[in-house]
Amino acid sequence: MAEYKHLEVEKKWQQYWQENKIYEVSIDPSKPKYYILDMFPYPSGAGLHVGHPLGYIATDIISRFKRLKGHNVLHPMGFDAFGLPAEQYAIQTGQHPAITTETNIGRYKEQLTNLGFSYDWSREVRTSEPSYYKWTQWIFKQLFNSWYNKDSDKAEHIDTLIASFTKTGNHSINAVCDDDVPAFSSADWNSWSEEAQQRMLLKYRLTYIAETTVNWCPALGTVLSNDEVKDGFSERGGHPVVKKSMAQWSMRITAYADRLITGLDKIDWPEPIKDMQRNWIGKSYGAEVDFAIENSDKKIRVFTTRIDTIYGVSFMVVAPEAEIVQYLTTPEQKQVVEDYIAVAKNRSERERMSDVKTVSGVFTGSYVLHPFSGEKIPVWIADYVLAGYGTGAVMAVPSGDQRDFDFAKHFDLPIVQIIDSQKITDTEADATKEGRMINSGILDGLTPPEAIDKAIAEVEQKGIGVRKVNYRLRDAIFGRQRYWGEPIPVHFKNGIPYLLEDNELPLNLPEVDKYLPTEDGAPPLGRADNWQYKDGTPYELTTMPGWAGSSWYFFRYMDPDNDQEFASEKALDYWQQVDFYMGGSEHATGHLLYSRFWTKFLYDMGFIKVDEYAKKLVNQGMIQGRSNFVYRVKNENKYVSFGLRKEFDTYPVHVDVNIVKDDILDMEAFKSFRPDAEDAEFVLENGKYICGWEVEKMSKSKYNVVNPDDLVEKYGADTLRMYEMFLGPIEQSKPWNTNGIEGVYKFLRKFWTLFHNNREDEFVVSDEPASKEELKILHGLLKKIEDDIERLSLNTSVSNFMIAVNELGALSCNKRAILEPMVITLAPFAPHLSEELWSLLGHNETIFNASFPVFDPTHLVEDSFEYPIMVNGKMRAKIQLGADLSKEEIESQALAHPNVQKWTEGKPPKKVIVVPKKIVNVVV
RNA sequence: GCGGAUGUGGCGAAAUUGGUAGACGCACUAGACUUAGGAUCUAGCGCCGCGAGGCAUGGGGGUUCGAGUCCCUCCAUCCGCACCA
Repeated sequence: MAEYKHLEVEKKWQQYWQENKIYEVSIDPSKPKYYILDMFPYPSGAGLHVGHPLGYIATDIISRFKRLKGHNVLHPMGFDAFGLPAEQYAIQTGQHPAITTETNIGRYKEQLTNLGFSYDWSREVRTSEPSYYKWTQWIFKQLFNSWYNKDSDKAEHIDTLIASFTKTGNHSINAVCDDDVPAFSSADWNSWSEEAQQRMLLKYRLTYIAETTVNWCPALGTVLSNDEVKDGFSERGGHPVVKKSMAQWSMRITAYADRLITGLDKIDWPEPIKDMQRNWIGKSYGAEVDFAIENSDKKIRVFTTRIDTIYGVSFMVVAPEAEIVQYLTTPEQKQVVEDYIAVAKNRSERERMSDVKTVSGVFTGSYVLHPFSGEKIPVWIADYVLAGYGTGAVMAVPSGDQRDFDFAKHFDLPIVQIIDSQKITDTEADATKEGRMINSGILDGLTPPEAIDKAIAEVEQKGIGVRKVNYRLRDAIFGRQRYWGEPIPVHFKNGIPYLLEDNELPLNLPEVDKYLPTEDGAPPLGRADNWQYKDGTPYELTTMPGWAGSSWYFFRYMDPDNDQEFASEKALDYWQQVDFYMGGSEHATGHLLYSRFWTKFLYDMGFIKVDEYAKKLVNQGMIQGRSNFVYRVKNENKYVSFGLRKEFDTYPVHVDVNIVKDDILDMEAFKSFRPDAEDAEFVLENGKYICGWEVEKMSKSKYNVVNPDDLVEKYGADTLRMYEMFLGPIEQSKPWNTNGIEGVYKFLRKFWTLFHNNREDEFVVSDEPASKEELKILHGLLKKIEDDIERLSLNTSVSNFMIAVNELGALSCNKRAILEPMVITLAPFAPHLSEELWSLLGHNETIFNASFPVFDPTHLVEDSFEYPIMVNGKMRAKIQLGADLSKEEIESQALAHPNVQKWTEGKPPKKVIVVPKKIVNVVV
């Protein structure tokens, strides 16, 4: 009997696509463009598991659908090829990371090809290729050559800043820059040496070197950005991370903090992602106020969002790392303060965080004076105050802030109620904003919001404070003490960085003997011979972080081979921005934020015309592992089936999910999986060994990795693709479960047999016109499929296919009139299968560029409405109505229908919507 | 603690604007065909009940002729942020 040979068919068509460059696209102004993008993968050594392609399958379906709707679809793929695993493998084995990366990419491409994706591989990019990172370096140069002008609210070329300095100094400049910039005049500027001028400019550049507290990971020997640290451990590898002060390259992303928030309003991204970004940026409105230190000309500046509570301040707290500490500490307190700071320094970030509840701190011996009341207020040091946020000092209001409250209780400091409605208990402060101010001098009787305005006006008038917006977002650390990354295109003269010329790019990654730091602790690039500029000055030793290359790759796909520009104006104008971006939500505060930052920068500088790169973003859910277990009896070579395990003293043992089907263990395979089970005894239920299961992360050690290659081999790519869609909503996370894949496989065979002779492997199609019933099935399907795909309900569209094919199968329908639109409809799901059929029809030329109006079924009037009415005595019916009839006419037409009666029970429906042409359909 | 999401049969799940809850698939049951098979086909399949019928979308309450869907409240699970002043 003839059957569908998926392996032959798929291989044949993949070859055909490749040879005929079917999926290569070029600029075509006659068609609307559609740019649909997947997050490019890091090619790890483990290859793709069954979870990775989920998003790729969805975007491939939409790509094919859009092509059939007449769009010119850009659907590229590439590799985020710089990364830590290849470097660590290199450290262990000495193998150059480029070789490892090349091998892994080869494997990835093979797997992706087997899955039948319609990528334009001619546009592939790899971030580790010099022809690509040349342009990453070029963008770095642009950032270095720019400053952020708050007045125009955009980045500008550094020359405009130099021009101002030369003419008027920095008095009229309103820039985002380092905190320690002094005021200077044009005379000052012009008198400075070249070196001094460069040092000053560095404080303004959008990428700059500054002494900053960084996340240092000793195990990895490198710094990490905030988003690469999770709970005090490195995201990759899970090594402890400590704070350390170092001179570092940074990117002034904080300049864009506000625009990164407001920009979210105009893009169609999932609300959780937007919230995470807003949270991460952490904008808060408040004020900064100076508290003068008693018997000193110094002062402590604090940031507060609740300046209304200023009369409730009963002490001040300064972070242990704050510079001001040295001026505050009195001789008597010197020892305890130094001890406390030493302890705080040695505590890792992790310890500090896990120890949130312990209250600790020391008194400095100094007092400040309350700016309004002039009262003496003691100054303490405590590590609950973070050096990195605000000014590193807080005014403590124990009545309104829980942390201040706990501190006050612990050290027996006064707690003053300042709002009449405050309910302060023995253990809890009350942060209310309701009520009226009390015990608050000039603020008495005001509501807190009024008090905020009045207090700010007061401090501004006194010149001791200012209204201030604060952000949680920090500048992004840009240098990594690693080998496998983009070299930073600068060289140093007298410690000042100078850029390489454009024609000196790319600055290629040099060869090194080992991928480890040098003996004196310099990064691996310190091992390279002649790592210096042509004039003999040294190059930078750190490389760029992983997010550099991925922050602009979506533009490179538009014009990947261009060696004059990162992409031509023509390509950028045509493709504009990504219309549909699919990827994981784990990149919310990393890649997805950094690339918005770079996009806005490139926009400011006029290189691109969009300031958001992705119109719509969808997060595919994560596929988790579904581990299987067998239950071994303690101290015996005996395994008990799941249902009986409680009758014995057992413990669960992971078993390879690939030797378990429908939770039934293949006992023979198990014996070779665990050789020591060769002579094991199995306690069965109903003659079967049933395994238990649990949802865990997919990983080799849990034996729950399902390899897509095996499934493609067994069932074909089409089956796997459809099954992954069938699994559930695309956005939802779910455990992988191969149970049920047979159902999809059966469906595809059924479809194939509709048009193939049962006895011989022969394609048979009838030229008879389709019957009314057959057409109804077809058009119903077309309508549903279009709706399903457009609202991204790919799981139901698979179901709808199955239903239609089953119905047609029941009618033994093999008509050409059905087949052609079916094939187009089916194409997004079963590219190999359907295109095979299509070619047999002799249309293989057209399918790939076709624009058929098949998705416009005209038998239903658009904008139809429902009119609730009784049908068959039940209180429910939908009547779909056309336009231009009165309510009475509609009703009489409806009532003319044999099954429809007038509404009689209860109140009439509230919603009586009547309008359009005529009654087109009564749905019972 | 703050923010977000999810909760429907034995399982994955459908239900597009409030209108026959459980489509489709898996698993299961019975039957047919068969060289007895992990193939194919047919039928059944939420729960209780012989039945008529009753009860069912995490729990409780509300709006409505009508609620999985809208509102209030509680519970559970998952994710993100977390001493951010």
